[in-house]
Amino acid sequence: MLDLQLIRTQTAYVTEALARKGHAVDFGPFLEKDRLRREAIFEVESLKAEKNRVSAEIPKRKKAGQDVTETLAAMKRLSDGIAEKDAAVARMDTEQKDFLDRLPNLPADDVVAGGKENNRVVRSWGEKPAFGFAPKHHVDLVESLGIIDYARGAKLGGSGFWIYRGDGARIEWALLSYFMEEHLKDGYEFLLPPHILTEACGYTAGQFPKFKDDVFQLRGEDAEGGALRFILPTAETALVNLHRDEILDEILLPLRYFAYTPCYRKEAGSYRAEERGMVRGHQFNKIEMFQYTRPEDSDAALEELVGKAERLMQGLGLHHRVSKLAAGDCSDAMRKTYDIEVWIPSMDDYKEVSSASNAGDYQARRGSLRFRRRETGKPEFLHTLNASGLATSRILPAIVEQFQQADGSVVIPEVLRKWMGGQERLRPR
RNA sequence: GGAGAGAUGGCAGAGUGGUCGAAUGCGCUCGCCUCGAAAGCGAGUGACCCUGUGAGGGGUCCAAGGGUUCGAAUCCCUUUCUCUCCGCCA
Repeated sequence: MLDLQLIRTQTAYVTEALARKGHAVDFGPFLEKDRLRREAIFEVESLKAEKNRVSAEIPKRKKAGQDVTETLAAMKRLSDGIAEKDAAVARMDTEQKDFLDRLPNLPADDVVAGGKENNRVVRSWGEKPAFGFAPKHHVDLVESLGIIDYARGAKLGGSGFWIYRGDGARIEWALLSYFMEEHLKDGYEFLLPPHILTEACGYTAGQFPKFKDDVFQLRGEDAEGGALRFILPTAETALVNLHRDEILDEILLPLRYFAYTPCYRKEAGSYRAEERGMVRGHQFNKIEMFQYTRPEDSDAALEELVGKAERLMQGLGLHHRVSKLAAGDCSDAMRKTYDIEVWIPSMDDYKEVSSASNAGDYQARRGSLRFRRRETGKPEFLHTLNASGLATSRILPAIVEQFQQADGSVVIPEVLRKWMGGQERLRPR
């Protein structure tokens, strides 16, 4: 949700910023409707003021023994008029909200216009491994190692699902344990939220109404009262709603959280042959970091989050790079996003393992997430930030591919070994 | 799943048709007092919207939505959530 006041007073700036994100918006008709709306509010509120005045008179005059029949009739007419105008205002409000709901966030001033093609690599860590042999695809590796069962995964869940088995399940869990431990060291609070969320959660996150069809929805008996519920596509959707409709004390800020959840996504129509394997599934594990900050602290917080995600990758020793996304490639709710991408040799490409974003006050406005500034005593909107730290589904393929040996074995990253019973390698069966 | 009770301001808790955004207590803020603190005393203390340069003025909000009424925290309906009891269960 954008600030209506900003749209009114800095229309040109907002228009330019949205254009960078690829949205051509003409606010002319909107602002005219907004003017009419405010006129209508003024009218109906004047009538209500009149009603309240007379309403307070009635009991006094009754007590004084005066006849109020005439007044009651006049009040009836006044009330009918108010009801009519109220309905008109409500219609205008709804129309305005629908329009505002669909506007994406404004990109930060240092975020360049355009789509994916304008993303810029800001740093790179490590190097592409040089194999002295023909490297294998991770699908072949994990099958020969016996750590992922694709066929039976599809049997159970359909296409896009797999099963981690044995050391595969163990290394997956080791990754999560490693991430968890690092976040705890940094003082982040660990949360395990519900995986089924109400529609309001999707709205606050900025994912609804636009992306309702991209999540697995529960309807009918599973959804209380017939209302929509859905299985979360990322823990961000849960974490951003933690403080919905709250006014936090400024001294609590910043609030730093992390959560583990599987993420469930339809990924309809996104299957591509080159993404065979575990690079894109309907379910994957992820640890998500989240921060609630004061507006003036969110830029630094974003750098902190990216830095944390990078350190996790460095700990694993995986070659990766960090890209700053162009405006059009950021999610609707975000004003600035960095992606961390890991090198997948078989794809000859880098694939996202973490996305760190600053939503500014966009989500905060939608969910009424506020804090009370001590200096002024007034509530203000918080800034929200989220970053994967990390998603595992592309890390396991990266590990087996980047660390594969000529004999088909895979060297386990040092940091994971304590959760792997001290094993140094995964060997083909 | 069945039966019942409930949802009021930061918290506790009054209020069953009009003068109630809402008693009272606690908390918090400021002042007095004090070397300082506590106690005591006094004053203040919600959010949102419209309007206004400002001071201010007006409106809305007592879980949510709808209804009755000139008028609803209060009466009626629906939904959600919480608690108690029974049943079932990982």
